Amino acid sequence: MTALQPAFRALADPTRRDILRLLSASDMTVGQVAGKFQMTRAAVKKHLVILEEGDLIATRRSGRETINSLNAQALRPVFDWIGYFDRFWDDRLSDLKSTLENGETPE
Amino acid sequence: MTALQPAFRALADPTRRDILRLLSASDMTVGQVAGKFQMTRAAVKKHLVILEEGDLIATRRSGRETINSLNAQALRPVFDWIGYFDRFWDDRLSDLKSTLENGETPE
DNA sequence: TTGACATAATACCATATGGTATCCCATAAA
DNA sequence: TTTATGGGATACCATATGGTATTATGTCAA
Repeated sequence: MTALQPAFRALADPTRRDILRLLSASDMTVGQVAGKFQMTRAAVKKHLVILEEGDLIATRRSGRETINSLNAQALRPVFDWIGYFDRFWDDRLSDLKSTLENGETPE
Repeated sequence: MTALQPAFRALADPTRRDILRLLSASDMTVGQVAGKFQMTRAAVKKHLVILEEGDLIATRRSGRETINSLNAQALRPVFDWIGYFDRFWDDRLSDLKSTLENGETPE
């Protein structure tokens, strides 16, 4: 069972979504991430913990630094959950997606 | 500017996500939705208000009933926001999506 | 070894959140 | 015209959330 809740929870805060965008460009230490925001490093750290709980980022220690990296894979279940509703906002991508999910071949 | 925040906020609660699923099957009155959960009608009503603030549902009055209906269109910006990261979890759908977004033709 | 520094951990605070209970209003039905 | 019923509004409560300040810890460098 993919635990959707921690991921959805993590995505609910705009600062955390911004952090994910940052990390999509490059891995960053806690200090580097904190440098991008006005709030204290402690506050940013809390956000990083919540992102980690949602499995949206991974951390590794390098000496006295902690490097945060994006784990985009964990966004997949969220993407799919929302994708369930794509049948209600029909467009070409949606049609293609359904086709692929049914194992059919696009014309 | 598409206000993502109210939608992301609305999606952060599991009860609200369940409500969206329910409404994807059929429109429902407040009482009908409340009948699907253990909590009080007032609690469900609060969730419906938050979903409305996220523009994820629409309501219309019919006599003394209020009918709630899904507005899946509002999920589109959320889907797209997450879709930005699809380049990091490569699979065939992802590749196709990129191709389409670039206006190219799938092979 | 000692000092500086990147983090982590903790305590604390104000506000948001998810829930209940209660009361009120409008409308359908007797 | 009552009465019951679907729904909205309000007050209240416990806990979660997003933030600060402060203290402690491990590691790099002089």
